Amino acid sequence: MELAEAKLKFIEAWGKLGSEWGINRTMAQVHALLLVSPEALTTEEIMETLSISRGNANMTLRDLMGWGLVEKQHKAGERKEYFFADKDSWNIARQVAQERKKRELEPVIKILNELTELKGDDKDPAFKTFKKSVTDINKLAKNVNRTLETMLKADESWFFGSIFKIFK
Amino acid sequence: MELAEAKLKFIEAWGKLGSEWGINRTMAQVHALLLVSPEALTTEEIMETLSISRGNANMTLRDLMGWGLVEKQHKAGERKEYFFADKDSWNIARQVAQERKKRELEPVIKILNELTELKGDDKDPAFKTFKKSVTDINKLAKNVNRTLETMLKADESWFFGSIFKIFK
DNA sequence: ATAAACTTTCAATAAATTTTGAAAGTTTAA
DNA sequence: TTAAACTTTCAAAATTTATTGAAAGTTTAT
Repeated sequence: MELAEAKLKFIEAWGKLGSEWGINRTMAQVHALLLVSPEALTTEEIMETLSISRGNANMTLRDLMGWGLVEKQHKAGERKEYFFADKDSWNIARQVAQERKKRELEPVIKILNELTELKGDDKDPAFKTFKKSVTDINKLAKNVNRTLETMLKADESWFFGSIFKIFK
Repeated sequence: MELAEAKLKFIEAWGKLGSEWGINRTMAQVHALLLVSPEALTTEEIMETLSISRGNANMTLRDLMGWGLVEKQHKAGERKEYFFADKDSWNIARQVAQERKKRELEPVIKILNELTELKGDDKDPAFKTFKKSVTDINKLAKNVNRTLETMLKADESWFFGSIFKIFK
């Protein structure tokens, strides 16, 4: 296999994984492209490599910056903006976990907290079932939230090292 | 707030969370409905409550059974099929983790393994960057995989208990 | 001030995904 | 058998989401 072919496979695989997990395919592909690029790339280069429009490239890059996965770079004497991705996969994981926790998990926990407080007749099976499901899922969601919070603070070796110590 | 209203909120929140994580909204909603129902429900009841078509209800229920989240129940003397959801949220989380690991994570790990083996010129920055990103992400993916595997075997109290011991 | 170089916006369009519903299929009872 | 009760299928339609590209906006150099 050639490097060029391997890069394409990587971009494709990353794009697919992204779309399966609710991250837009193009966004994951642009990220993958920047991950395997030693140099920062211009919007132009990204557009051409992935055959996407200027508008799409621009918006996707802004999103990626919003997720903290990609940064702008300015080269001295040039007007063009260059983009590069953090290559440390542990940082990537933390960044993604942090954003999704904030954007998706926390709003749900807020609703679950409200729903947990609903008062009703404990003899009513409908109420009891509702209460149990909501309370249980709320607990689970909070545990997940705590785990993510810890992950955000931890560094990789400590995190995985510690986890696997208890599983040895 | 009324129980009925609370149920709707729960179904809505669960549906939104699902769609943000690549699980079809209707599937998450049907699951939510079954979670808060003390009795098993018929396709008919699900269709009416969520205002979805027969075909959609049928396919969604099959999917949910495929994920191991919902089961059929037959009532003596009745032709109709009833459906109910496992109410134990830890089981739900394990089930979902197991399926997504198998369906989405494992195929990517397979590709990453292949790409890791690519030989090339270590002096070529393009090759070096590719190698580093792919190898690192591969390691991370494998760690995630191992963590999920452990989760699948563990029971809730042991899992979260152990995790938080090391974070105390 | 003007123009060139570059970036951003967003309405229109295209693509992907989800849903429908009627027809076909299956099972059970008589 | 036959028919009623129920489930499944899937092509077409609807909906949602992503993408385009040209126009508007911005910045820099002269």
